[in-house]
Amino acid sequence: MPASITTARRAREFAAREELILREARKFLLERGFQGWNMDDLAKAVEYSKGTLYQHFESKEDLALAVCTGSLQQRSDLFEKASQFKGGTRERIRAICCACCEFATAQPDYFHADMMLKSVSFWDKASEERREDHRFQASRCWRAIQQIIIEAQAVGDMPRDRFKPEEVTFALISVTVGSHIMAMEGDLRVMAGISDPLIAVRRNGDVMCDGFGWKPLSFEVDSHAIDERIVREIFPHSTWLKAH
Amino acid sequence: MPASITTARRAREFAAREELILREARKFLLERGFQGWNMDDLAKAVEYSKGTLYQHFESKEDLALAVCTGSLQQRSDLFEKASQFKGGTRERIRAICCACCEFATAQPDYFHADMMLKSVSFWDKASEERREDHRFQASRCWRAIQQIIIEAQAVGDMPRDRFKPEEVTFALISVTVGSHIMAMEGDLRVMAGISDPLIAVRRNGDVMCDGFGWKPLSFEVDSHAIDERIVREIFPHSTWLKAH
DNA sequence: CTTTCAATTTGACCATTGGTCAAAATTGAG
DNA sequence: CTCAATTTTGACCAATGGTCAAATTGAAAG
Repeated sequence: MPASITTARRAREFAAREELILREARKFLLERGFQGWNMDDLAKAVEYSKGTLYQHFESKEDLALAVCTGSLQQRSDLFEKASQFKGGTRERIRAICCACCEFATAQPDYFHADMMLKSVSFWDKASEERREDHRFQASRCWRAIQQIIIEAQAVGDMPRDRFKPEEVTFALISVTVGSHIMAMEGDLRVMAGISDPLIAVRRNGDVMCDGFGWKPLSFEVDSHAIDERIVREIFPHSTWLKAH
Repeated sequence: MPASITTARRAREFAAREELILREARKFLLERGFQGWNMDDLAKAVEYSKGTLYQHFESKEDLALAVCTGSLQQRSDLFEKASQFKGGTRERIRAICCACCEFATAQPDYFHADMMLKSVSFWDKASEERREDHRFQASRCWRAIQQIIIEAQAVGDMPRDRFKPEEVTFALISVTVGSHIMAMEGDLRVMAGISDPLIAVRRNGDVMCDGFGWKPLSFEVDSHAIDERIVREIFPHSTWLKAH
């Protein structure tokens, strides 16, 4: 009897259902925050019982982590695409900043959700497998950036005597994430007089790179023209780059 | 009859009890995260009934926000103290970075808690009064930094043609907070080869200031010597500044 | 077609916990 | 001491994350 055929179909169905659950959970999580929905609502939304949800995810936290990891994977994909941009090292790191903007447009509330993961009690309640997935996706983002920095130092675009590549990578990730979080906050945006948060994110990235002495410095080039080329070549469907 | 005397005493007792509750709640929140404790535990810990807790705070979220605002107030105090440091503008902004380190040492898990506040469903559940308190304390931090930047541009330490003061302030807050959050994360710290997170925070702040062309640039001075003077003069009891 | 049996799905049920409120306890003036 | 006003209490409620015995499904065998 073709038990293996049945098994294969089952596996497919199982995976499809997991996708469905993740899709609905993502909506809930991003729209309402972790506390703003419950597993009964979700079960109703996907038209399966609660028990079935728990066959896929061992806790609500586990599910939320899986949702976040899905988003992070999308982010990593964009980063890797951006790191392939044809141009100087400084243009490629700018492409990474543009990837951030592209991602922020697609998933504007990702960072709120991601910050929640850092709570002491949260991470513990997810399965080790899902935590490992998340770490892996995070490391992809890290490597996409690190790679460009190593090259920048190798070709002499950035001084190599003062900073190790990983210190630069750490700084760029910090400023990018920090800018996103801060730009999300209404009050701060008002105080900072920020009309377009994504411009502020790219500007902060630029200033940081300037601080590392990464040539050509931001005021020596036409950043907007570079953005236009990046968007044209790798994010053709993007909507976030405003006219000059 | 001296009703007013009784009233005054009552008010004092009420305030003292609120302090007690906040103190215990702070321990719980920072050690275990928002989900890691419940109101019954807290009631037991402060030796009052749950009902009494709810006379002070309208929800668990309201209480958690009050705890965070208390920490933020301490942060603002340190910032304002640092901004008074006698020295050039660049030294004073360095003093602010040292204030960050001082604060991070005293309340290492503050940012985890603060990030939680940004959840959609969280902020809504706190009272308007407490939200206003939080906004006020946040604005004190903002002003302490902004003030130094305005002066830096006025005295010519920083070019004034490329950036508005509030853009610089926003960038510095972003990089500081971002660095803290990232440095807290174990995996990232390993990848970045960071042994002392607080050094990384100060370094990132320095690089950002360099990027803004803020004179004297970080590699033109002896940062460690400056840190030592800052610590000696305004944080004499600090423990975080390692020997060179 | 019917029976059988393993695998899957279900939702009633449980334990925990944030929040409420009527009753009990305390306070202080007369 | 009495009595009314205020404060404190903890039993109780509703919501919800999580479980598991029972029901359902579906494929293979007869």
